[in-house]
Amino acid sequence: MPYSKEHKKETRQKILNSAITLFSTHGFDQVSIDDLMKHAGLTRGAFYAHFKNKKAVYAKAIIAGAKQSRINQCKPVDMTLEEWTIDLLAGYLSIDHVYQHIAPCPLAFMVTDIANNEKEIRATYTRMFKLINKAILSQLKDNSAVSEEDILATTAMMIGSVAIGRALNDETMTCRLLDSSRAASLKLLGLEKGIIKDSLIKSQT
Amino acid sequence: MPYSKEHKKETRQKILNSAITLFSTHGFDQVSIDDLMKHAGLTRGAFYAHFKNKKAVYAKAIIAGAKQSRINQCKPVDMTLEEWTIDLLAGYLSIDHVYQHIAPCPLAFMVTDIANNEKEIRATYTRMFKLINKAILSQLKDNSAVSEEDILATTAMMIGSVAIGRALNDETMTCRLLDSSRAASLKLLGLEKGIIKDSLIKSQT
DNA sequence: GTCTATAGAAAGATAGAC
DNA sequence: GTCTATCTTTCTATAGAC
Repeated sequence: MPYSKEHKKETRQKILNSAITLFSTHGFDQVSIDDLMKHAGLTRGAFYAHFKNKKAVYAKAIIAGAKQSRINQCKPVDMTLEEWTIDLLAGYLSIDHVYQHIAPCPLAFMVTDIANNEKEIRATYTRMFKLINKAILSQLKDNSAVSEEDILATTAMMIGSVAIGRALNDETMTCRLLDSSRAASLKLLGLEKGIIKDSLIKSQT
Repeated sequence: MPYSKEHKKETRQKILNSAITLFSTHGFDQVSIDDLMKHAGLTRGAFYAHFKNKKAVYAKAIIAGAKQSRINQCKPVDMTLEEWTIDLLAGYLSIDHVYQHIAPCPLAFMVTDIANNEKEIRATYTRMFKLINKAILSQLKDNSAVSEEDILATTAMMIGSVAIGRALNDETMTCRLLDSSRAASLKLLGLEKGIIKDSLIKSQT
């Protein structure tokens, strides 16, 4: 056995990372297993040593992608609730996110692709959507002015804005949408004062 | 010439209606031209007498679908602004819409599918998104408390909620999302009093 | 305008060598 | 575990009959 267990794990992760990137940008049908494996630096045949089929790797990509999404980040202890919320919104509702210069959130990038898919895939989406809402709720629950419903509406707006921003062909409009959504999120979450307008901040590439 | 001009127009419309339904529910790649034409009661070969190719009918479906979407309806003269807004939200943010018992809005149903598509398709989406925001703005502009940004954020939340609701595999959660989104929309548009909780109202089928 | 037949390309999944 | 080769199915688009 010339391949170690560690090597297999690493290869699997490489495939999974390629899956997040490619499925997010092109959708389930537009990514062939050949594309996926080439992106991971391997060939077609090796795929089936790691995943049962295409649907399986797609489902795993949703989970892995959502867990590493900006919308699922924990609050550092040295940050106030308000700072954390503003940071979350600035990161998620940014041009960098829409144009995929930071890790794409599958909840936004793949929402329709998943809606058109079968029950099991939608169950995975449901699990991750509940997870992120619960995570945000657990952070904000000390703020008695914010209800669970407000958070639900806010995450829908965040996810919707990123999804729409990607569909738009007009960067100015996308920026306006992100800015508006950021301001409205703060309003819904009862943090109106800290409005920031920085969807244009680019990461240094 | 055994076929009249009127007949061709009707056939084209039949294909277009099938396109809205099928592309909304299954996405671009999952609908073959054969599926589309069978749904319209015809066969493959006849397709090319009406549209240049698959992309062309997809683009036309976005336009036709957005124009007949609930989000693009005019206010009847005998309705107050508040009544109209509540009616719009109740219709758009309903289980009936998510489960496609009323005409599906392509801006929500196809958002990711379009984002993954080419420039020209995204330009069509952009045009329709601007159109509906402008239409809502023109209705609500008398209400000085509402800004263009508020409307942008609200439409993003509406579209996002329908898109997410479709991806969820849990009807209770979808209802909660729609209810939350409806309440938050009224809040953003400055109409908090009229909150209604009727995402469960089914059309009589 | 609509039909059937078909050319040509692409992709999912398996088989077997190393 | 990874590779190449291949089987099989599916789909877009065209050709030509009616």
